[in-house]
Amino acid sequence: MIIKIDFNSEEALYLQLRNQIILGIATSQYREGDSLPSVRQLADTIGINMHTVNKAYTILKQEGYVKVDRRRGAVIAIDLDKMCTLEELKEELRVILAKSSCKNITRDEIHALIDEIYEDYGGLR
Amino acid sequence: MIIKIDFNSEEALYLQLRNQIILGIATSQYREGDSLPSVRQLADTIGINMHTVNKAYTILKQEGYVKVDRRRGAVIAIDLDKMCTLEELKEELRVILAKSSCKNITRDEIHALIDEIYEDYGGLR
DNA sequence: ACATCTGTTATAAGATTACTATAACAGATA
DNA sequence: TATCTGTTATAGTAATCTTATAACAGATGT
Repeated sequence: MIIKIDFNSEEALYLQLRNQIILGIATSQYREGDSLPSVRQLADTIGINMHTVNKAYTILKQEGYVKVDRRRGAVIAIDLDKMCTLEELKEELRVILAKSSCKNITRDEIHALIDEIYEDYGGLR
Repeated sequence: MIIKIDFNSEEALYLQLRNQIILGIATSQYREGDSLPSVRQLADTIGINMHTVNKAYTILKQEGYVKVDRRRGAVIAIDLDKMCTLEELKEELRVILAKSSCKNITRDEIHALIDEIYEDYGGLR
C-alpha cells in the first residue's frame, strides 16, 4: 500500500502514519490478518526513523487496529472493545460540524459530502 | 458563555479554547458583532495564562472567526475566505469515517449521528 | 490630563512532546 | 548460524505548550 507522508504538515509523522493505515484498513487495502511492513522496512521506505514507525504501530495496537506477533510483526486485527467510543466520534464530529456551519455549509451539504467520501472509496468496509 | 476546559485532556488548552468558541459561534451563543471576553479576563476566569488565551484568539483571527478591534477586543466576524476549505473538511471527515467503518458503524448510522448532533443543538446556525 | 481598559510584543524559563540515533535483547525463521 | 521480527534503554536535538513579568500604543471614561 502506498503511504503518503507530508513532511510540511503540522501533523506529527506518527499520526499521519496511523491515519493512513486506518484509511488503508477502511478501504480494504489492508484486510484482517494482513501483516504491515516491519518497522525497520517501513521506516526505510518512507525515510524516517524506526522509532517513529514503532510509535504509530504501538498506538494502532492500543487503539485496537492491530495485534503484534513476534513472528509476523504487526497484523491487522480489529478489536472493537479497544476502539474509540461512539461518544468520542460524536465529539470529533461536533467540532467539524460547527466549523462547517460557520462556513455556511448546510446539513444537507454535509450529508452529501459524507456520501461523496463513501463513493470516492467505492464503499468503505 | 460557559467554556469547559479539560486540564487532563491531551488536547492543547488553546485548541480546546478555540474549539469551544467555534462551537459557541455555531450554536449562536456568540453572534456576529459580539465581543469575546478580553484575554486577561478570560484567562482569569478559566485560571490559565493570558498568552494561552491570546494564542487561541490569534488563530481564531487567522482562521476567519473574529476580527480584533483595539477598542472592543476580539469581535465575532466570519470571514469565509480565511476559513478552512471544503477539501480540508473532507480530509478530516475521511479519517473519522475510516475509524467509524473499522468499528462497523454503517453509513446510515453516520448520517443519523450527524442529524443527532444537529438536533442536540436545536439546529446550528 | 489621568487612570484604566484593550490587544500586541518581547523575553525568558520550565515541561512536555516529536524525532532521530545507536545499541542491545529475546523470540522466531530458514 | 545468520537474519529477521518487535521491544527496550539511553541520549540528544528541536519544537511546542504553558507560564511569567514587563512594557508599549491606542481607545475609553472620568
